[in-house]
Amino acid sequence: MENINQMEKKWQTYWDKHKSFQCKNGDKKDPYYILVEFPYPSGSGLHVGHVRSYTAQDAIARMMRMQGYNVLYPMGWDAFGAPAEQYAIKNHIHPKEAVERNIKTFKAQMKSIGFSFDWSREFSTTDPDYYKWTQWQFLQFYKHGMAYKDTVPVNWCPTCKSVLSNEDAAGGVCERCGSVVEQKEKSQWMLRMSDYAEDLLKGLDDTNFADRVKLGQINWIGKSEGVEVDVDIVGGGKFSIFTTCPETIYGITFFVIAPDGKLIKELMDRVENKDEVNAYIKETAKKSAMDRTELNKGKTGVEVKGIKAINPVNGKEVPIFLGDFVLGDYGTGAVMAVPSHDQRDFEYAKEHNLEIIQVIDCGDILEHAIEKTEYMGHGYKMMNSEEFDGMTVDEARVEIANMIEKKGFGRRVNNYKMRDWIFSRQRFWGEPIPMINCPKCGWVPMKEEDLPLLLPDVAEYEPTEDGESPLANIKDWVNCKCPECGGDAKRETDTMPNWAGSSWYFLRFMDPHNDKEFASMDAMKYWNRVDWYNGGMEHTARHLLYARFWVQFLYNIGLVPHKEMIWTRVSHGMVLGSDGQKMSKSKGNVMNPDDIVKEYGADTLRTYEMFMGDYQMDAPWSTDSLKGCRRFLDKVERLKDKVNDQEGFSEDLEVLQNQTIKRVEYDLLHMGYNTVISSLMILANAYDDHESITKEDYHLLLVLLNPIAPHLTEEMNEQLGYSPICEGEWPTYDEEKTVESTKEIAVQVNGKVRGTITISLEDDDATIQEKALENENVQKHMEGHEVVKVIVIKGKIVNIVVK
RNA sequence: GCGGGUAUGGCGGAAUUGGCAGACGCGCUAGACUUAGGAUCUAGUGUCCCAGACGUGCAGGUUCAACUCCUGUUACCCGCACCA
Repeated sequence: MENINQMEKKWQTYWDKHKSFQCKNGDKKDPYYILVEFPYPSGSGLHVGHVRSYTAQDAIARMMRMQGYNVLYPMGWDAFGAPAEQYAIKNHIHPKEAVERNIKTFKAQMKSIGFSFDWSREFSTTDPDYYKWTQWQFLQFYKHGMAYKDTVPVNWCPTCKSVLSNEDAAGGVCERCGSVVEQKEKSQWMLRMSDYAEDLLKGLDDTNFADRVKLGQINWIGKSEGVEVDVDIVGGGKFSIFTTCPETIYGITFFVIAPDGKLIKELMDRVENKDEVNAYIKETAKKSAMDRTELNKGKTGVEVKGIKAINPVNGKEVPIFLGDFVLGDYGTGAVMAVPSHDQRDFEYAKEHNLEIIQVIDCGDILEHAIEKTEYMGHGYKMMNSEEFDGMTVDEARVEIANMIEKKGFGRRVNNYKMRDWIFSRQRFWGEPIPMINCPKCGWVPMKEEDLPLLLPDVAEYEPTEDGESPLANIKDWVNCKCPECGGDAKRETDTMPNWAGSSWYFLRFMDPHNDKEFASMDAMKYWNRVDWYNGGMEHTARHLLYARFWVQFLYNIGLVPHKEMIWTRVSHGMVLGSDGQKMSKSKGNVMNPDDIVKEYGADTLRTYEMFMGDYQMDAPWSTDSLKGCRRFLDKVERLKDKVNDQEGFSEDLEVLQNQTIKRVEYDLLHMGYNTVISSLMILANAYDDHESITKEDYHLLLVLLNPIAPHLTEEMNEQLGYSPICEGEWPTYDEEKTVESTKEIAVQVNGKVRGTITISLEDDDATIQEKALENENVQKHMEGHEVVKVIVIKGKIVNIVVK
């Protein structure tokens, strides 16, 4: 393989030296922006999964350049994050050293695979020149009232003395040490993303995202329409509940409020059974991280004694309970309970022996009422609901909501599952949040001209005992002057989440070296949007939502040209291990792209990963299939020996060649990479069956294969005496020449194939029918039957229906 | 539980969107050339009671014709999970 490696290196050097893939802003050619998710440069190096999507987008980029587009295909690094920090703590170095080293490895790997990235636009989210703008944008959020501080519970590991992300606290147990995770209150920066819920939904109409991607966004936003109702408390005070089923309001027999909500704290003075209530609150706090894994065992809860609430529609006094199935941070943190028509309320009522009043008449006994009315039953009639009795459920739904609004104790509202974005992380290796806490002035934003706020250059930063960011220990850095009054003040020591830097990196690629703005409006208007964004399915929900939110905000304050800056988003399937399992070190099924490149060459790796299966689905690794791709490339190379000295194309290959051009072009743009390769194999096999082929024939195959296997094709192309393919043009096809003048089609009798006939383009239906009826075997099967009908589908099939 | 996806030979997967199911590749079998083959070439390769019949998770339906459309159902994968 040594000569293959050398040959590939030769072309990689050529592309570097000639800056073959650099694009210019403002170029007269049509701009086209192709984007892949920039990787987190981990210590374990590039994954074969990266290779799959990078090659796919690379193929499109290479083809479109040849088609005359000004293609932007950039690469950078999403390099903030916990692993680099952990590594650095352990080895007493600054994480930026680890990051620099990893980036170097990744970049060398990418170059060895021949991706046509425009490296002149490379940056890392950890570059001060970049995160300066991330900080600047945070200040815009703050200045527009979109960033605020709030106290929220965080996952806290008492052993590691560290705040954990939901992922690290999965199953209620600390991923590192296995201790049970607790909940701890912490003051955090928040972004008002929930304000954008409706816009984020509507914005989807202005995108070309794949349907499954759109659905992911919609589900994550989780809109539900309902009614918020104010409920008075006996003896003064009130609270609100949210319901999506206002029609069942007469069936309320109790209310349930969240143990972790604010309401119970306010009511505490009046609670008779304080000890019991407090105990339950405590229990819930411990449980809340664990409840995911704990099966839904019954409905726990306690009555809040001494306090009754009044059903606003009929004045009925009902008890209030505490229940951990009610979440403090969704809706109003309190629900009305209608056990007759809601499964969960029903279970709760049974558990605690509570009254059940049926309000929808489904003509059945109570036990079945829930099943029948919970998700359907629009046509059933109302009962026990005063003047609404006899209305259908659908009518009552509207009428009761109207009545609630008219009487003024409630209003129609939309609720969203999507919450505000918790923007603080108690970590060192992230963008410092550029806020200063002054004892006199409160929270004060840093002056924009003082950005970037750099991370301190120290090698020791153990986390603090109480879970503050490691930055809190670095006194020189923390202590500063208030930008407003000039007095002593302290910096915010939390840093931004990983999602921050990746929420706008695609804008920076449009204008990566701008030191006046994060990107100029001119540059953004030139590139217009990201035309085609590819990434993993695991990022299509959150990363994409954060990025869209960020962009919509920038649009609203006039800083980007479109509310949606990403047009098409697609996602690819994972590359699994040869055992069909997700690749992981522990399973020992990890493939290293370097090994493949060394042994089989980059082109083989690229071809195989495009050929391995449906791009949008997971596909297991198979080294045997990989070898098959090497054989295909060897065959392409050997075809050079068949080149004769005739001019032009071989006549009898013309149709297949035109078909192949069409196919390759169409399939590349529709993510049919595996069929791109199979049609090129068919073409190569056809060449192979010929005694000899012309130079032009061969050249065509090389150009069509070039987007997938750029090295070998450039090499053979050069040997043929042509100038480099990457500087040439993409072939065009003639639609008329994609059709054979004669064609074999099947003839069926009663839907079963009984023979084939050869037809020519000019044959009309009658001629085709005649030919079909003449066929010997067809006649045999028609014997003794009467022909009822003959169906002729031109160019496809004939079906003779007999009786 | 909710939402999404998937199901086709021994394996990865094709099928112009209702028109010859299994393209292309892997694997396997036999043969050729070879000291040798993990190289290359040739032929074969869905199943079965093989002139025929049956075959796209399962059961129905629509149609001249169904992997494709409709109804029901099962299994697996992914995401969110007590969301009122």
